[in-house]
Order: sequence, then C-alpha cells, then structure tokens
Amino acid sequence: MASIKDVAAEAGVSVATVSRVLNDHPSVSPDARTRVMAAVQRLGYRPNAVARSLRTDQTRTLGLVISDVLNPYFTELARSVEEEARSLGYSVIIGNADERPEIEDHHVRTLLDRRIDGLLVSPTDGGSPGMLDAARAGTPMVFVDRWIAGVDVPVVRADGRTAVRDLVAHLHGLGHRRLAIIAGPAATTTGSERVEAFREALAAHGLALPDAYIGQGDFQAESGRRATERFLDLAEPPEVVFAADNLMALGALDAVRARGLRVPEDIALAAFDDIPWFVHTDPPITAIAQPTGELGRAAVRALVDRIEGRPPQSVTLPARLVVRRSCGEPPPVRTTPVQPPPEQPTPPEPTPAQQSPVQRSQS
Amino acid sequence: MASIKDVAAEAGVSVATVSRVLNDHPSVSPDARTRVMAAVQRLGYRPNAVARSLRTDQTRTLGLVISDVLNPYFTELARSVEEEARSLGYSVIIGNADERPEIEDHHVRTLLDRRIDGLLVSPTDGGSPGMLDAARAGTPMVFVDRWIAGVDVPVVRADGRTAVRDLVAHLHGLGHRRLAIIAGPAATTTGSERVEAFREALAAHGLALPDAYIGQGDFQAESGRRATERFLDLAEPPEVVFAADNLMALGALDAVRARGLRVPEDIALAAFDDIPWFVHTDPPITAIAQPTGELGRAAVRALVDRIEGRPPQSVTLPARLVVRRSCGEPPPVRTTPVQPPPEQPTPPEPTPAQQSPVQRSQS
DNA sequence: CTGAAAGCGCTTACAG
DNA sequence: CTGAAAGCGCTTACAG
Repeated sequence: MASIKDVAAEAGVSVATVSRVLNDHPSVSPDARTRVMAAVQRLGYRPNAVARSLRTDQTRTLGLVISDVLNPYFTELARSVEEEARSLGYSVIIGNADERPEIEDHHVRTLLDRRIDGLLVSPTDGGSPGMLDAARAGTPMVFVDRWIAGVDVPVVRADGRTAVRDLVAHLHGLGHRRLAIIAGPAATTTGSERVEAFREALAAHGLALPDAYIGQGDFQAESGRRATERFLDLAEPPEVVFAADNLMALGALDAVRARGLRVPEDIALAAFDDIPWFVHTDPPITAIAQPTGELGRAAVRALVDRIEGRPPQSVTLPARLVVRRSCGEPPPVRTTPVQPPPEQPTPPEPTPAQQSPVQRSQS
Repeated sequence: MASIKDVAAEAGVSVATVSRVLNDHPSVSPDARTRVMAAVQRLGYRPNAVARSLRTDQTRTLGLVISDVLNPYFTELARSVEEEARSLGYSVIIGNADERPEIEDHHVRTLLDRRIDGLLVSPTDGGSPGMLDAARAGTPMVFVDRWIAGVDVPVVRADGRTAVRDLVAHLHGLGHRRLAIIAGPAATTTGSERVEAFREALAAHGLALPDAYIGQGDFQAESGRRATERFLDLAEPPEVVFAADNLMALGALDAVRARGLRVPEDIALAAFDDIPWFVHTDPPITAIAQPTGELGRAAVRALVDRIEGRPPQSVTLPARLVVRRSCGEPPPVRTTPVQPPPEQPTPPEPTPAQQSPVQRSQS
C-alpha cells in the first residue's frame, strides 16, 4: 500500500508538503497542490488512519457500548448513533455487552486501548468496574438510555413517567385493578425507574403494587416468560402484565400462549419500547414508545461537544403511549379505504385539539 | 495516560524489556518480569493499540459491512460475528450500508483506512466500486449471505433451495396454485436466487411464475407493502405471497391488513428469514429459517484463516422450512401441559424417523 | 511556500 | 537476558 513517502516521491515534493495538501493547510502553492493531487490519484493513495491517530492523538472514533444488540430498541439506537456520528465526521465502534458486566468491561477496555475519542454507554446492571474507572479518569463519556447515579457524566434519555401514567389511566379506565410489572434489573436505572413510575401511577388511582406483582426480569425474553408463569400461578393472578421492555413482552406472550390463555380476554399485556412488530402481533400490543432516533442523535451531539471542548448537555425527551388492543380496548373504529390514505407526517406540534398525551396507533 | 516509557522508568528497565514482558517473550528474567508487572499495576498501564498496530501492521480488527442492521437477520449475524471474533482475539467494527452502495463504499474505505485485518461483506445491490477494488487488491475478504459473481472471494451462506422446494410443496398441498413472490434487488444474489429457487420449485409442480406475480422489492418493509398492493390490484390476485425477507413480509402484512383482508383466509403469506416475532404475529408466519449464528461463526473462521495464512473455505449451510399458520394450515394439534416441558436441545443429527426436511414449529 | 527533523508509542533485529 | 536504536506513517513547529 502506497505511503506518504511514495506520494512525495511521485509528486517531487517533501512528505511535509503532501501532508499539508491532504490536510488543506493554506500555505501550499497551487502548483504543488496540483502535483500532489495527481500523484495521490495515480497511486490510489489513502492516508493511514492508524499513523495519523498516533501522531495527532485523536482517532475520530466513538465507542458505543450497549447492553443488548438483539433488542430492536438498541439496534435502532445504534443505527441513529452511527448516522449522526458519520455526519459529524466520526466513526463508531459498537460493543455489545449482552447485559453482562464482564463483557461490558471487555468492550470498554478494548475501546480505550484503541484510543477512541469518546464513549457512549448504556450501562448494564450496576455498570462494570472498567466503565466506572474510565468515567472517573475523565474519558469523554455520555450515558444513553440508562445511567449510573453519582457518576458525573451527561445523560441522554427518555422520561417515561408521563407515558406510564397515561398507560395506568388507560388500564384503569378499562376496569383493570390488579396490575403487575415485569421489571428490569434493579441496578439499571431503567429497571428501577419504570417500576417506580408504575407504582406512583397506581397510587394516584388508589391502587397498590404488591411484591407478588413485581416480577424480576433481566430485559431478556426468557425472564419475561418465567415472571409471567409465576404471575399465572398466583392464587389471584394479575389482570394486566406490563413488561419493562419489548423482549420480556415477547416472553410474556410465549408464557400466556403456552397456557392456552388469550390476550387480552384472559390477561392484558403492555410493554415499554415500541417496535414495528407490535402492530402485527396477536393482538397488537399497547406500548410506550421512546423517541429512539432522536435520543441517539442527541447523545452523539453531547459527546462530540464534550470531545471538542464545548459544554455537553444532558437531554431528557418524553416517551409516549401508543394504545393498541392488548389491554382490552375494542379495536378502533376505522373505515377501510380501497386506496390507503397518503402517508401523513406527524405534525411537529400538537394543536390544541390533540393535546391528549395518549396517542392512538395508526394501525 | 501512562506510556511504555513510564512503565520502564517505574520498573527500572528499558522499554524493550517492558515490551517483551507484555508480549510474553520467553527471554525475560523472572526478576524483570515481576518488576514490570508491578509497575504496570501501579500505573494502571494499558498498551496503546494504535501504536502497536502501526508498528506490527496488524490491528486485530475485522470489518463487517452489512446491508441493513435494522433487519433482525443481520443483527443476529452481526452478533454471532462479534462473538466468534472476540473468542479468536479480534474486535469487529460494523458498518451499516442501509442497502445503499454509496454508504457501503464509505464504510469500506473508512475500514481500509483504519487498516482492519480483514473484511466481511454482505454486498448491497451489485456491490460498490470501493468494495470491488478492495477485493481485487487482495484485501482479505469473505462474503456472508450475499456474494458477487466473478469476484474471487470465499462465500459463507445458506442454501435455501431445498427449503423453498419444501415450502412450495407445502403450499401446493394446501391447494394453492397462484403463488407470487416479492423479490429482493435483482443484483443481489439473495434477491435473484430466491426467485429462481421459487420458480424451479413451482415448475416441479407444473406451475408457472408469471411476471405479474414477481414483485420487485428492495428488502425493506415499504417495498413489501407496495408490491403486495400491486398484487391485490390484479384482476386475478395470487393466493399466496412469499416475501424474500422478513421486513418485506412485515410490509405485506401491513398492506393486507390495510385492505381489511385476512391471512390466511383471503391470502396466504410466507417469508424468507425466520425471526422470534413470527411466532406471535397474527397469524404466526410460516418462514424459512437460516442457521444465522453458524453462518456468522463460519464466516469469521474463514476470514481469520485467510488472514493468518491458512486456506479459507467457502461454506454453504442448509436453510429449513418452519411451518406455522399463515398459509392456511390448521393449527398443529398440541396438548397444553400445565408445566412447560423442559428445554430439549435439538439432536445433533436427525434420526431416520425425522428425516423429513419439513420441520414443524414448536409453538 | 517548502523541507529537514523530531516525535507520537510501540516492536524487534542486532550486538553484547 | 538486556538495552540502544531503527522504524512503522504520519503531523507540525522551526528555520529558511
């Protein structure tokens, strides 16, 4: 592979001049520039990013450590992160922790060894030692979705409190009184927060959240299945199961189905994190949707601000309830046009008539 | 951040000795080793991978360029690739092309600039110029899932021919005679191959595949929706729609539903690529399942063989049909045990009694 | 505007 | 077994 020396020789200039041309340094004669460009062309030269990084001490690379790539929520997050990073001239290396702190640790260390310019983390259960060390050592870092209390790092996340309140109001309105939740790991903020929001919303309706109605999950499908089985074995099973993420909802659905029960007739189901498939499950699933793409983009902007010396900003965006049929609501009345209506973009701001936070699904 | 010089000073040895200790070079005295390890500990020293890469001309990093991360098939592929790579001591950088050759090109160039040791590619439509150049230039490369004809690169993929034949037999047995397919981009191998396999399988039953029954898709949901609408507008619409990937099946489902039609009563649906959600869609969807994890692992092994100087092997693994209810089959008879049966691992080899290639879904 | 030279943090023949 | 030194491919003050 051609190096900068080869280009210099080919163009009849020094490597310094080649470097200046490549980096758009102003003091280069037009003639030198032309010859260098031509040499670059002829040789198909591409600068060695490894050498450049060693010299400049920056890699223009961001690390993204997420808890589970197989979760569609994180996949979408990863995608928007990469897109925004690319538009700002950064690459991103994704590390998938699979909800396991040791693997999170492995990725954080590897990423740091590669001298990435900054780290975006959605910490697993409690966070791994290496990740905590990095934060303390002052590595440019931003938490997305989940965060660790007491660690001084900007956080970009969705606030589901209002949406959970809307969900509980919806459930209560449908006559449900025994509501259960499948929580994520208590040590993750999204694990505990969603339970707390749920508990508070219940309290507002005079309902309690007994311990037996709190299933302990780990954000994976299998744990949703087990928690649901336990609920169904109760002397007084809940009327509703609210899964704190979409994979545990999948597991819950498996469990309900394995018992030969029906949703929502025998038991209602709702989930945190909306995904395209929820429109087509049997029945369509009521879910709380996060502004995932915007979260990813805001996180990258905060991190790049931090890296480039601007003050980074924590961001909290609202999640919203999307009502479907899995909680017992009759299907929304709809006409069936022969031609589907043209795509209608969501209006940027709700008009007064649309202020209800409860948004009805299009489907 | 501490460098090797700091460690050397702290341990009272030369940087050469530190390097030898770090790389497990045999000729180091026990005493020197001990002092170096202690210094490393005290300083929290981690070798700079960028510097090491520049010096050794290897990054122990693999690039993976996939056509669409949001597609669960590719997400799973990416995950297994990363796992296998990690176990072999490599990191992987994922580039998401979003089915667009320009973006594929961007990622290939960026990855090459970073001097990754090898490239795993699932080429978009026809492949991008940069990717083709890299292949010709002798960059260690392996194609996964899709490949480009005439490019001398090992291919790791699933063969769906048998499964498609099983699918058509299944459909024919259910009485369907007008079968349509939503194809992927003709320039992708998976796009054209699946159509050809389908056509051949139909021919074996004396059925034709008229042009009007070939929808042109791009592996994205929206294209599945449009193709399905076109089918439904036909004077004689098909009885079955077979989508060449899971996202187009989602779109097809959207379209069918928007017309107020039912699956499978009004139209049957099947998909290439099985995903966990297909168990819970309304109705559960009959699909062709690829051995995705094994594909990812085999691809990494082939690439690492190539990188480390061993002869890489192309691998073709069979896909298999998973029958559910979306094509009109009555739900399989099942008892509903109060306790779910214990997890049963799939036997490694089919016994004679199980040789039927058609596998019935567990659900 | 240009080039010679130093140096980023490592590894590795080479000499001892 | 150990260290001094060269060199990987760049960038960038410094001198001219």
